Amino acid sequence: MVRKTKEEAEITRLHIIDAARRVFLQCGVSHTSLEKIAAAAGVTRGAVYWHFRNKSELFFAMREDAILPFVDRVVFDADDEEPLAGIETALLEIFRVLADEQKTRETLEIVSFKCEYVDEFLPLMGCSAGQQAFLDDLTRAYARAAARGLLRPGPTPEVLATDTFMFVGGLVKHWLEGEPESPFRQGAEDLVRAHVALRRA
Amino acid sequence: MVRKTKEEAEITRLHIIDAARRVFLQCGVSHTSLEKIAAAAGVTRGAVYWHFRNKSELFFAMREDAILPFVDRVVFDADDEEPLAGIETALLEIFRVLADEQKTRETLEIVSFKCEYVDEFLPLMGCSAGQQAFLDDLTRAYARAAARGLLRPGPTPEVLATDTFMFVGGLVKHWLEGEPESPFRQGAEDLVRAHVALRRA
DNA sequence: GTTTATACAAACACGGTTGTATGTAAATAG
DNA sequence: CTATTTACATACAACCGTGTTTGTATAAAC
Repeated sequence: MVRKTKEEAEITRLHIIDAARRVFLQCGVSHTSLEKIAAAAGVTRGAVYWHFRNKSELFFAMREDAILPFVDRVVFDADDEEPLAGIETALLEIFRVLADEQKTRETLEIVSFKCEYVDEFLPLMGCSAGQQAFLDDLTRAYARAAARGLLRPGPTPEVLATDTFMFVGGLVKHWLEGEPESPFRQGAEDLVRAHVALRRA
Repeated sequence: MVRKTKEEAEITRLHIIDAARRVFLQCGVSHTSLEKIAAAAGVTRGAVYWHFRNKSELFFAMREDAILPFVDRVVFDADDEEPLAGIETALLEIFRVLADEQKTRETLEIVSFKCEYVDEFLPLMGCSAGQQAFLDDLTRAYARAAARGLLRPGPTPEVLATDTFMFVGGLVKHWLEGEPESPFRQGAEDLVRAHVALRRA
């Protein structure tokens, strides 16, 4: 076996992560053996165990590889003139990423439907950190809109943000579980716009 | 071993289903062996294999045991005077059942977070049948409300129903993944009421 | 009252998966 | 240029978990 340079080794590592994502998506995390992943990556289990301590560590690496860039994408610009437009843009961006970026979509599919949250996976159920930050951003954006008098009277910014948070959670879930031609995928943008419009004064 | 009467055998079957639910919830479906379930039920694998062909069949039995009664619970009464109140009642009923009925809650937790949708489990991802019926019921209820002029002008009943559908999907998910003292659990009823109120004319 | 089917327990055979240990050629350090 | 570490491949040992088979006491059928 030819010993690889550091750069080649890093490429091998990424190939293993890519292969893991493909096999996880098809077989589910639990029913995926490291042998399957190695074969899909064109290496042996030796390579996998060299780069990762076990399947869990590989799973976490795969997850961070796609999820971390994702949360950075969805930003709420603090445009005080049009906070509602900012919310709309942020939400639309979520579904644009889902539609355009295969890696992110597949990873979300895996963490949503192809893995079991027990033992070491339990703490990342609901991705506590990221989700809470998202909800907080939403709340602040609605508060800015309320301060500008752009909202319908009635619900507080907190309640509006939570309602939107649930809406997004449900839509992402149904978006992911649907086929590409699913109505929830086709109509996601319109739904987002209607959702935000319902809050306008 | 003493041969059991039919009634005793049926009790054994239910004990196995109960044990399966407990172990599935703790270990995840994939990491649950039939030996674990048998031990938790106080029997051997022989009894499990007598009542069920394999783990999949046991899983489906457990699921139907709790999910079927659940969907029957959430009904939209066709009260044409107050269709929005009917929607609100139906939604509140969902979270009442989640809070009050352990078996249903645990089963939903399992199908949401403790199982992987691959192979034979793939078709029941999203429970296509039940979900679509729920969405249809919602749409009809909003259509009745629209006919009575009870809705804010703007979105169609279809869009409103889909928005509510996503809201419920997200809230159920976050409700389940939260601790008992989670704000999403405590505030679920208020969120439902605020959600419906946002649609009132 | 026999016979038969039932409701399991116990034993068996088998493959799959894991982690580790060992081998090794080439890259890198000195 | 030599020594050492790297980046794997290969081989090994151990353990589950599964499905099936066999055994058996008893309930139910006739």
